Amino acid sequence: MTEARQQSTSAFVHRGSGTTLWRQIAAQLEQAVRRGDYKPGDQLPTEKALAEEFRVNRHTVRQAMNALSKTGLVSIEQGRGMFVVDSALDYALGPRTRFSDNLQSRQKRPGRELLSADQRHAEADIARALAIPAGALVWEIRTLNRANDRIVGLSTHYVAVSRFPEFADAFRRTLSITAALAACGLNDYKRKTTRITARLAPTEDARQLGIGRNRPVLQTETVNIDENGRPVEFGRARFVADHVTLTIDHGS
Amino acid sequence: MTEARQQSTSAFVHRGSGTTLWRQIAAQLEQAVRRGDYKPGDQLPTEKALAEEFRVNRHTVRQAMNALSKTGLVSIEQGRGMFVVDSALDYALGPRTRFSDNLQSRQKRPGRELLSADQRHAEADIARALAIPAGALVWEIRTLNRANDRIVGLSTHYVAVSRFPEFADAFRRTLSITAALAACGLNDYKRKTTRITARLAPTEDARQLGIGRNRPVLQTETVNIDENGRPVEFGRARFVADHVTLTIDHGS
DNA sequence: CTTTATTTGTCCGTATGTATT
DNA sequence: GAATACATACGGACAAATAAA
Repeated sequence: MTEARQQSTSAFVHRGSGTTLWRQIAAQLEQAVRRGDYKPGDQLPTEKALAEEFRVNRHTVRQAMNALSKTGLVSIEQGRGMFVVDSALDYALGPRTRFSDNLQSRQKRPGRELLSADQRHAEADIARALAIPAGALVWEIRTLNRANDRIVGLSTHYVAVSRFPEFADAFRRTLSITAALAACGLNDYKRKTTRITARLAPTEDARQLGIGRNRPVLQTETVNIDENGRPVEFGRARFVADHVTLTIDHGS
Repeated sequence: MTEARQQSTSAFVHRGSGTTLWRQIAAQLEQAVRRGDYKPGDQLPTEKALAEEFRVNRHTVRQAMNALSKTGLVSIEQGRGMFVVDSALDYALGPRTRFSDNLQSRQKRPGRELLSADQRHAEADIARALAIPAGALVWEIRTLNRANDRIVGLSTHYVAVSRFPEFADAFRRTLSITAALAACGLNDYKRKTTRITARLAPTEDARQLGIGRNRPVLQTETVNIDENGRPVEFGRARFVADHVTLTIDHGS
């Protein structure tokens, strides 16, 4: 959106060159995107700005943009603007998928920032998921999760203090649920159930995720169990819906 | 509705705290519902009772309740009272789950309304999912889905015309994907993959779902395959996020 | 909550060049 | 060549959706 970037894309169209104006515009914008002048998720200049830049009518720009949106290169949202489509992060949901595995297998660099690690008294729903008495002490670990430096979600993990008294310290050192549980003597666990809902981002989440208050978030609630089937961890994650697709491979 | 339960919810609002009174009330009642103090179908205290409990004017309670009814958490019925709306529909995602099974196993009455059944040329993504050439003819079946008369979602199904020429007729008669495929000679199929995203309802979907344009929808894309692993059906469903929770049981 | 500004969507009309019949 | 249809390009006005104040 800087003028420098605008000028770097040779914003010239040639009338009577055999190619229609809107095709020339579409081709130049596509090139600009592929060259990286506009990165995934970036907002493109407005129709008005592009029309002035290319010295054409707004309708001509619209024709070019409609063509680009049909190929899936850009998305057009009324009232918001035009954006370079952002290939959403595929986040696999399976019995044995881990956060870091999920990203590394897709050549994304995972990043986890510890927001808080406190003891709390379990609410009814968390106690039920962990099969412990309501009000029992649990560790509440909140993290901010990134993929290639882009914020993709917030996670809150609950683990019973009585069973894993050193969990918070272990997580602080390792920043990994798997490693922290291992440090507490649990070598294997797997997902039992996952519940998925969507909602508009609560104000506090929106702030931390760096998104608008009226952008949707995908919320997952997972229960992890040990080899004896006993619940060991309850996790509630909120993903930026615009950046994440949950995928399930039903297998065999 | 017992007084004991009322008192267990800390019924305090703070004036001049930056948050409006009605938002505080709405938040506390929402928490009480999510915590299970009021269960689906329960009648909430009357406006008068809530106003006394929170020490605010009745109109302030009304504003809070109107907000909650807009989100679909409670329903307000003149002359009767205010009620917690039926629990969000749990929709199970598994290799062999069917729409009607899903609902009947939960004592919900499924309803399906055929919106359209046309032949179209497959877009790139649909063609890829069905493993057919782009542009090949497919049936596009669009339905509106209800549970106990409440609209829960919209579905769009795609099936190759070349392989199932009579599919649309069969679906018109049976209103069932399973039955229609059976009528075309396919006796068994199962889900291969599911992709889940969330977004704000597109205008047209919002109209048909009877929700606001800025309510979130959960979108699932599923590929169903036959016993030889060949894709037979591609489905894209949009659920009213406020009324539906997707659940996965990772099994064994 | 309402109001205001921004941005895209739709519709009206006009004109021009290029194929097709 | 004449008539027709179609795509392109421009200009303007208003509607609809969004976001911020």
